[in-house]
Amino acid sequence: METELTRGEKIAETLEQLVFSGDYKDGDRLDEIKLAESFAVSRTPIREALQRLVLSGFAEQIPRRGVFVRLPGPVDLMEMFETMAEIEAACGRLAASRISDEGLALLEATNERCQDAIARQDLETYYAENEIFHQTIYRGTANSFLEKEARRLQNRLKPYRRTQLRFRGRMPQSMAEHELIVAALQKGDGEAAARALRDHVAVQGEKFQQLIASLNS
Amino acid sequence: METELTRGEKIAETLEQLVFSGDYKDGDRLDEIKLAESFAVSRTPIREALQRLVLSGFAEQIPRRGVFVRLPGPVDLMEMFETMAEIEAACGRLAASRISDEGLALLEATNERCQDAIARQDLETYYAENEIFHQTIYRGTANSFLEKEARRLQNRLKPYRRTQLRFRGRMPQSMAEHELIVAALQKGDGEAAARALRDHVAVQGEKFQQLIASLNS
DNA sequence: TCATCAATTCTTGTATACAAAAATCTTGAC
DNA sequence: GTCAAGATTTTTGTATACAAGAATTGATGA
Repeated sequence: METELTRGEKIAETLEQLVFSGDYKDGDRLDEIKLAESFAVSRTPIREALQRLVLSGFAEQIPRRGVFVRLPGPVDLMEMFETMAEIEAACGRLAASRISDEGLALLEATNERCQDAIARQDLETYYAENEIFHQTIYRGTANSFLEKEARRLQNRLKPYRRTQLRFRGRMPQSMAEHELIVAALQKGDGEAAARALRDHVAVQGEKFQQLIASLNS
Repeated sequence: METELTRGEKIAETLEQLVFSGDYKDGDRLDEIKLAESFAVSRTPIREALQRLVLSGFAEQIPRRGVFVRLPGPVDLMEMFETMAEIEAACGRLAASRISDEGLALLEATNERCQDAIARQDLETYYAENEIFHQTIYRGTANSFLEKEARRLQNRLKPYRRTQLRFRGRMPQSMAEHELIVAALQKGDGEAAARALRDHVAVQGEKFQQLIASLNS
């Protein structure tokens, strides 16, 4: 575990947060000099951070012009959620035959904490436990590469998943789906787990309008 | 289509090639100064290129120590191929109901050129057409995000796929599998396409030993 | 002979300087 | 008043300079 972070990495993380949290609009240029001033560093670590943003897909670089924030539009989001759904399905398929008893136990425990959080209207805890639930399935694939890819996408979609789960009635339904997923994994039924996870993550029906609506806020 | 490449990007590509082609061993340190000399540039664009390598997973950076090439071992490769198999399966599932007639025609044409290449023992063409075959399926998903992710992984695995296809009897079998995939796509049978693609890409049975063997060369 | 620790050298990370391309402003013609 | 072309300013991309941490070397003592 290398907790050591070089300054450029720290700046990159902070910048990601800034882009996430809507401090920038789509198309905004990320001015190296202004950023350098506001972070009180030279342009060098700023440029390093900008490169990271570009390579993670949060921004776009146009040579000799600068880097511009690139927020996903409705179509991009649909595509990303669809991809996430397929990757989660794949994780479920593999995890069904590989997840450990400890993993299954953790899933159940996490689900209980999710339920409690719903009862208490504790959104933050709910989000956190929900994330753990899915990460436990990624881990269950016993494929660290796939696990890392899944976490990468999960992280990328995090801000949008939050807005989705806010909608009325979504959380109890989501919990019911979790139960279905766990049941499939317990039975070792890969196809069922894949289907349950795909449906759980997919943006379909009403969720679509809600997602679009949340973009205009 | 921005064909404009900044020098750092060009150097990054070249460096990837060098790491690919076995000019470096696992764990080798990528010396900024030596690289700068050999490319006849300053350390700045070299450092930019090294960052790209790190973020693409070809190298690992240890703060204040340098960046070291990180070649995947047998386990990493198995995990990456398994992930690729699942992603290709997902592409097949989606493409089955979305691929255009042009896409299907392109698949058949590409397969024919593949066959011809086998007959002529023209490995280079075979590899190239094989790549196009898969990319056509990615495109067929009508999901540009998934398409990009698939191409990224395909690119990452390219050097290892080549060594695999060299083995005796592999090319004709691979072609038969291509036919199966096209048939499923034509029927619009998503599940069949997914299964066919998963089996086609997966490293199983004999292929496993061959892959391991090719690593020690 | 081996281990340890200080001095030195090397390497990375950051700041600054400079060159070239892009953007902006100014001026002039119509 | 508008447009175009040249001059000026900005901004990016690259080179160089410098500071601090890591590696290495060598001297000293057991």
